[in-house]
Amino acid sequence: MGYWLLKSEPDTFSIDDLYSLPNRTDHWDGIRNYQARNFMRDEMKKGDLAFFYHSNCAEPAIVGLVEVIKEAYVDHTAFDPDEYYFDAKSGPERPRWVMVDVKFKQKFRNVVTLKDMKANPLLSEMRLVQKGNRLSIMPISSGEWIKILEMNGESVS
DNA sequence: GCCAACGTTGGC
DNA sequence: GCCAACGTTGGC
Repeated sequence: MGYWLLKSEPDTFSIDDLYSLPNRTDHWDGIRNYQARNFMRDEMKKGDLAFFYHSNCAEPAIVGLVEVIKEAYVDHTAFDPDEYYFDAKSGPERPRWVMVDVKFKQKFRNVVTLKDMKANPLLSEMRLVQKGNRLSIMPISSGEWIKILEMNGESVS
């Protein structure tokens, strides 16, 4: 099983927004970066778990868990000129972008902040804590996954 | 195919 | 809001 980290700006789409949706499920749409897309398209599998990370906010942090419940399929929001993430180069005949479906699993009572992760030498290999990191979807090793859950101090069902 | 210009990300 | 880092674009 794979482990991932998904970034979202809470002003745009927070973990509470996901929780409030029907079935607590949403499309992870709007990814317009090739590396992030390739992770989704080629490696993300149904049943994989992902950290939900709040970026570009007062306290950047991992705030909860989600599960991948549908593997990559065409991101149709790229086709619609009215959509914020419209991409004129991605038409239905040549789709360029994909999305997956994720379902809310858990919201942490104690978030794991970027600051805490940066301070932990065991997480120094994580791309998230490295300078200039802009990747919005990244794989997490099983060791890092466990370590972060330990930092959070909650048992995970 | 190089690389300067530009736009975006995201921590602070 | 600032700005460094990075990815993408497009002229040549």
